[in-house]
Amino acid sequence: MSNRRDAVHAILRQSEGFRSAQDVYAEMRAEGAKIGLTTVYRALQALADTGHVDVLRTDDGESVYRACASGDHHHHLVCRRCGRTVEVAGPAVERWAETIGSEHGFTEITHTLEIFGTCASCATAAKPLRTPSRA
Amino acid sequence: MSNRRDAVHAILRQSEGFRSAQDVYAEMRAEGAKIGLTTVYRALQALADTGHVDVLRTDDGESVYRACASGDHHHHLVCRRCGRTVEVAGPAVERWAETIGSEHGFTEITHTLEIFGTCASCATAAKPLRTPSRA
DNA sequence: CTGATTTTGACAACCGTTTTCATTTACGCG
DNA sequence: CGCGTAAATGAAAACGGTTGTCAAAATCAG
Repeated sequence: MSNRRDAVHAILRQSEGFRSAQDVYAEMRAEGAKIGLTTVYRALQALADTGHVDVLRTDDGESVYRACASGDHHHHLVCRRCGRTVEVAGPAVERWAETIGSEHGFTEITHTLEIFGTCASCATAAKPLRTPSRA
Repeated sequence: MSNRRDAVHAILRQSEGFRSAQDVYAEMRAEGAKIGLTTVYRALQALADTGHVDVLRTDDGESVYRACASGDHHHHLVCRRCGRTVEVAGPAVERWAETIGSEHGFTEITHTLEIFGTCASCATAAKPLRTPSRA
């Protein structure tokens, strides 16, 4: 029944970072899985709804998904080059957001926070900015 | 030349919160302005590029724009009901993000952070959750 | 086995955004 | 002032990710 959903979940578990729906779909097809794009979308939504995966939007409006270790509230430190992701927690930030909101009379406060950077591997591996092709 | 861009900027300045491109376009047309949707998009992009307006993505992937008072790095406390927005700064959070990134070997660290809530006016004004229509 | 129910996926519809391209407008110069 | 070139404009088409449609397939109950 939810065989496909599990399959989708599995792909996400194998991945180091966030993956797009189309991305997951492509990989599954490449592996020979018989699945439709529609079903991948549905599976991802279902997984997101049940909190089994985290979702976030890229700058160009694409939804990307990730199977996270922790079900608790946390944020992400994402390598903008390879997509590798580290889960981070910041209790102080949570409190800060809550406080700021209250101070301005806001209630039911939530927040979104993501940190982007270039991870160590990518920083050493690819430094095409120095010596571009200067013989 | 950049007459249209100024007009778009003006609309944004009049607004309390973030507005979508289509939204701005609709208002300008309603006011009788002769402008095309394409130009509104171009104007918004230009304004965003030059840092005159802030951009963020809504949950459903729409880009929304706002003319912000400060050109410095800051975040937003947004009312999820009426869209009213307060600019907030959190030096501690900036440092925290930077630190977290470094600790994990990441460089060129940036971050995104938005706080959402229900503002005081909206909280008192609309409480349709109680007595929905229970005669 | 048979009929009802759910899941699936090919395909079309959607929607915000971007591109294309012909037209218009603005500007510099003779 | 007139003309040519360059920039700006906008209608319409293209695009890309996502969602809806609906009939076929798989699953389940009796």
